[in-house]
Formats: sequence, structure tokens, C-alpha cells
Amino acid sequence: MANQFVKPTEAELEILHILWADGAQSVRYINDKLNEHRDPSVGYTTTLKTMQVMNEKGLLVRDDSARSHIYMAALPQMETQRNLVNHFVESAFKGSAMQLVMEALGNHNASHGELAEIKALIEQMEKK
Amino acid sequence: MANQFVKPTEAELEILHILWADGAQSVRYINDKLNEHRDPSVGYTTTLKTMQVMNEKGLLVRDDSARSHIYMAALPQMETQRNLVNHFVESAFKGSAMQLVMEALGNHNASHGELAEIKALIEQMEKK
DNA sequence: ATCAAAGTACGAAAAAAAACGTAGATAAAT
DNA sequence: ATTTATCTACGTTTTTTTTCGTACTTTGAT
Repeated sequence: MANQFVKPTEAELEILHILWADGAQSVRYINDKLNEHRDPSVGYTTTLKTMQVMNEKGLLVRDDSARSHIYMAALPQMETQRNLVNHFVESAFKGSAMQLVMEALGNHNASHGELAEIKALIEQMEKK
Repeated sequence: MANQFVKPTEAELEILHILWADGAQSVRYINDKLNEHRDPSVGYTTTLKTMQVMNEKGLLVRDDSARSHIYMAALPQMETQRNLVNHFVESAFKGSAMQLVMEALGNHNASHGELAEIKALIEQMEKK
């Protein structure tokens, strides 16, 4: 058994999203980005500490060769999301992924393109 | 704006699942049920306290006319799950419900019947 | 050389969630 | 009537998550 999934907290997840979108970055960069969309803005040392903890948990990897340390997500976005979905399906839907799919499909309007994409995926699954 | 969504914690969600499945019940019942699937079993007063808090938050409603109070879920399962999905889509998928659908579809094997059900739902959506 | 700006480390406070113990009340059994 | 079992109420403790302040170091201007 190689990887034990570490579930990121909400605050940690926000940081991961930025790193996934923008690639490896400094604490300063992340903190600025976070505060673009926050009214009670979060302090620099708060973000620093959170990222240090994430590093200890194995959620982030860092390059501390330069003075300003550069952090990046340890796992790719899709893998983490897969783990999160698994956990969420269990806790909120008692294991019924299909119920989750129905719920998510039903209450968010999808474009024709997206619906087509999903249909294609289903056809593909039906072949097996 | 009528309802402000109160997000149940993980522990609270487990209690809700039992109440949704088995209907209104006493604390004793819930506590026993919880401990059927737990190694470090949870104490009775812990469950009691949790349910009292849930009552204050508005997650549960109780009938305290008898000595043993009877609690029931304040909201139906589907409504709560819809709220949970909305929150989850935001925090884990940055609002892309379709990505969630794809992920959930892809990594849990569905029966032919379930796939058919989903296809039907999609056809219906495409009509609008 | 000195000073200011920008980092990290680290402990700790604050807030939220989960777990528990004790006291007191009611009901049931003896 | 006493005792025993079963509840609720409520404060407290423990754990986890989030936030921050202070001390110290390094870099860059002056």
C-alpha cells in the first residue's frame, strides 16, 4: 500500500487550487492570491504556517534552495479530486455514487456540449 | 430568503443518515446504531450532546413530551444532499459540477440500469 | 556600514468539532 | 420503600483547524 490519502481541509484546498492553476509558487504569491477574494484578509504568517503544515502532511513539496521557498502540490488535481469524491460519496451518499451523479446533474444546468460529453462517456462505459 | 443552509459536520451527518433511514428515534437508539460499526465506540453522552447541539443548530427537531426525547431530521435527505453537493462542487471543483459528474461516473462502476437512468435524465434535460 | 524590506521558524492563541464525566431527575424493578 | 437502571442537562476536556505575533535571518538600498 503506497499512498495513504490525506484529506485536505477547506483552507488547504483553496491553496491547492491556486497551485494547480498557477504552478509552483511562493507563500507571498499564494497569500496575495487568496486575499483577492476575501474580506477579512488572511495574514501572511497564517498562510505560511498552513503551507508548512501541508508540507509536513505531504500535501505540498517545497524547494527551499532559494531564500524564498517555492511550494507545489504533491499530487495532481485529478488524483486529489478522485480521492475527495470517494470520501464525499461515502460520507454524504453512503456509497451511492450514482445518486450523487443524479443530484449533481439535476441541479446545475449543463450546456449541450457538456451533456454530449457525458453521454459519450456513458456509451463508452456500456461497452464494458 | 427562507433557509440558511447549516452544513452538518461528519459526525452529525452519520446521525442524520440513521434518522433518514429509520425515522424518528431516541438518543439510545442512535448511539447503539452508531456503535455497531465502530471500534473505539462512542459514549452515550457524546451522542446525546451532539444531538442536542444539532437541535440548537436546527438540524434536528425533537419531541420532548416523553421522558426519552425523540429526535428527527429537520430536513429531508434529498434537500440536505443537494445542499452538500452544492458546497462540495464549490470547494473541491471550483464550481464545475460537470467535472464532478465525470469524476464520479468514471471511478465507480455503475450497472446498466443505472447508466440507463442517467441517460434518460440527460435526454430529458436536453429537451430544455 | 546601516537600515529597511521581505523571508522563515516557531510557539501559541482562538475557534470549531468531538468526546466525556458528573449531577440530578424519573421510571422500573424488587 | 429502596434500590437500580435510564434519561437529560451542562460544564469540561481533548483534538483539530485556523489564525496570528514575535524573534531571527537574509537581501538589497542607501
